[in-house]
Amino acid sequence: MAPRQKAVTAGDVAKLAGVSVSAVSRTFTAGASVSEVTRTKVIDAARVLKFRPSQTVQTAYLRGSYIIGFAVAELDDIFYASVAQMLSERLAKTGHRLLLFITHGNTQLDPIHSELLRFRVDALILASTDPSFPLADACRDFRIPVIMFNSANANSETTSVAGANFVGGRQIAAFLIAGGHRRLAFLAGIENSSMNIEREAGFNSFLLSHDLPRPLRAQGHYTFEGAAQATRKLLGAKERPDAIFCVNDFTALACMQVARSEFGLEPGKNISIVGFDDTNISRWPAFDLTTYSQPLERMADRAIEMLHSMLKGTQFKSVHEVVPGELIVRSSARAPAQGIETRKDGVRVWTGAS
Amino acid sequence: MAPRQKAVTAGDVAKLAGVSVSAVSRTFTAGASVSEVTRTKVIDAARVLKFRPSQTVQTAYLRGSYIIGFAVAELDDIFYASVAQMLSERLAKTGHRLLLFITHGNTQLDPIHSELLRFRVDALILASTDPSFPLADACRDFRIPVIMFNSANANSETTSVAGANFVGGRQIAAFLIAGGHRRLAFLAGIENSSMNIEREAGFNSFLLSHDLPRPLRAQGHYTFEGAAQATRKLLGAKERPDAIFCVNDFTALACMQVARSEFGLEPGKNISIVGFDDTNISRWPAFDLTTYSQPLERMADRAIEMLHSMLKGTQFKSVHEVVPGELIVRSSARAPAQGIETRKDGVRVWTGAS
DNA sequence: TTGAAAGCGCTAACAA
DNA sequence: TTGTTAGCGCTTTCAA
Repeated sequence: MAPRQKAVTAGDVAKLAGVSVSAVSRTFTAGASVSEVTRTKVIDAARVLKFRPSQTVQTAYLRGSYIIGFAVAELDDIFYASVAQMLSERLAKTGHRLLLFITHGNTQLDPIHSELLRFRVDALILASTDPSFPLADACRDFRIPVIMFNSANANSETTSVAGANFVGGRQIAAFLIAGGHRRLAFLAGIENSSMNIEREAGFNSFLLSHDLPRPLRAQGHYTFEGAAQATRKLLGAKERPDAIFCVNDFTALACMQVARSEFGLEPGKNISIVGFDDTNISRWPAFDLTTYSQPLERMADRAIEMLHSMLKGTQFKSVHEVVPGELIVRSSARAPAQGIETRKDGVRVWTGAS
Repeated sequence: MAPRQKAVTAGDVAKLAGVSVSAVSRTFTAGASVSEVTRTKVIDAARVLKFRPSQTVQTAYLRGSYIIGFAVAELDDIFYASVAQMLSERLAKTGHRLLLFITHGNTQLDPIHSELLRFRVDALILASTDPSFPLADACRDFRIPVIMFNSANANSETTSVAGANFVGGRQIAAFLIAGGHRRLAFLAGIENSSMNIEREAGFNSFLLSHDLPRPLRAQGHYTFEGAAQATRKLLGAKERPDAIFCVNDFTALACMQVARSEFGLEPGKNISIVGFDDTNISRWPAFDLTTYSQPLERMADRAIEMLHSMLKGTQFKSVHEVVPGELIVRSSARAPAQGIETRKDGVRVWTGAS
């Protein structure tokens, strides 16, 4: 398509430096043997011509493309935007770059999948709210390393890094019960997303094991309007719940606002709302959301470590890594009298039961 | 580095299909002459082996890498996350993909620049709050098409697409004055970012041309804490301003919250706060921010069109395109009695003066 | 329409 | 340490 401009080649540099192409190649290859004299000549010539060996051509030589596919449903979601940013920064240190694939909920693997092949990505990081297992499996068939970020399938062979969804859900239930709430509700995201499944399962499991009734329930699809509708349904019920656990922070923020503006409720006073993620916005004074944290930094670090060992071929067994979080106590939910610790940076954490 | 898995090659497919490698290549080349019989054989074999020609190798054949560099300071910023998402979706239609570069304010061109060369990006989209002209210029030296998104330098040869920063700033001043405000303030971002410069210039130009005094001023650096500090400075001044124009929505949201939680002010009642961008969050009930819109969709469309014509080599002259927005009236600022139109989707727009 | 052969920009194995 | 040579996976002449 594009009548590409003639790029500067190693040959051009070699000519200018008065050496062979191999000499140029070696200069740009770490640990290759070149004399200082040659190296300097090459570097100088390269500087003049502004030459840099082409990664894309190098790819043909089985050294990897240094391109990591990053698939997300929506980047609009601040949580995933942060994930992209963190992963990108960390990967940059080893010369890897993220190639963006917005799946937009379309988990039809084929188009994206063939793109991944076309670009010869070294690996794929799947950070999607929806259960995109087909894509993950297809990639594994191709021996393209895959890491699922923030979603997992325990039955799958695909390696994953996720927050403590089940444990967090349990902890939130314990927190609300300890806070004296009895009419609980769960505001769901997408039913079959692993995130939703695990968090809800944890929440319900606590209630079940304490002989408490199942919570009320409504579904919000991870969108603002969806969450708002679900909130109306919950708060409009005959038996209005006195505490709502929202599947994630974004959902919780929508929930809080509807509770305030349409039901005249004040979170933390006459209704308790708890989220999951601890995104930046949750800390804003307007919300001050009580939430279970997902330690993004640590999750990103672990994902990168695993990625590298997969790229090196060191690691083959699939791992399902769970990075623990904490219940961050703020003002959007009535807090139990006991079990709150204050950390150095002023963060309050509830370590009551589990 | 990575002991890459043996990828399926055109040769493998050729063997299985019982044809030559050329036949395989032609099958995957649009407009090449292949018989239906051959084509079917190849397609079938390719399907079995799940083959897709390598984009990276094709790059060596001067057809473009189909990789577009996308450089942002922070993806954490919801505005830029949306930009990334829109551009990515639109570019996907022509088989292009975004390769992510987080500059993090580091506008040291060198490392990023050599990466752009290394990956042989077909073009670069620079969507940075800071003035990263050196990078843009360096790319142009290399004949890598560059588009600056949401920042521009009128003196530069680099093509840009931006919102109506100057006009918007003027319009906001007019709006506040028409609303009866007299003690205006401007909450700045980063001084030398083109966004800040133009919006502030527009704002001041209206005041100047109407013989009104210069506004109070504080600087917030585009961060929440920075904006919060600046707000404290403004609202703590002896002559407290009765209206604040914030350089962008993010800054305005921080400003609103500090005004409420620390000064007991209610935006729209005893203080007026106006932003710029019309991001999703600004529409949230908790904020309902009056703001000048940046029509992201149209900006993205224009950027893509320009990109394609640059890629085709059709367009060489640099263009500085300004996509007009509108003053969206919500409740965070006292509105003038006149000049408000209501659009079909319930959006209120002020079309008073300009 | 087809396959053989040359070549894209680069790296790696080989002698020198 | 060097240049020569072969070859990576693919596209594109060029004859047939």
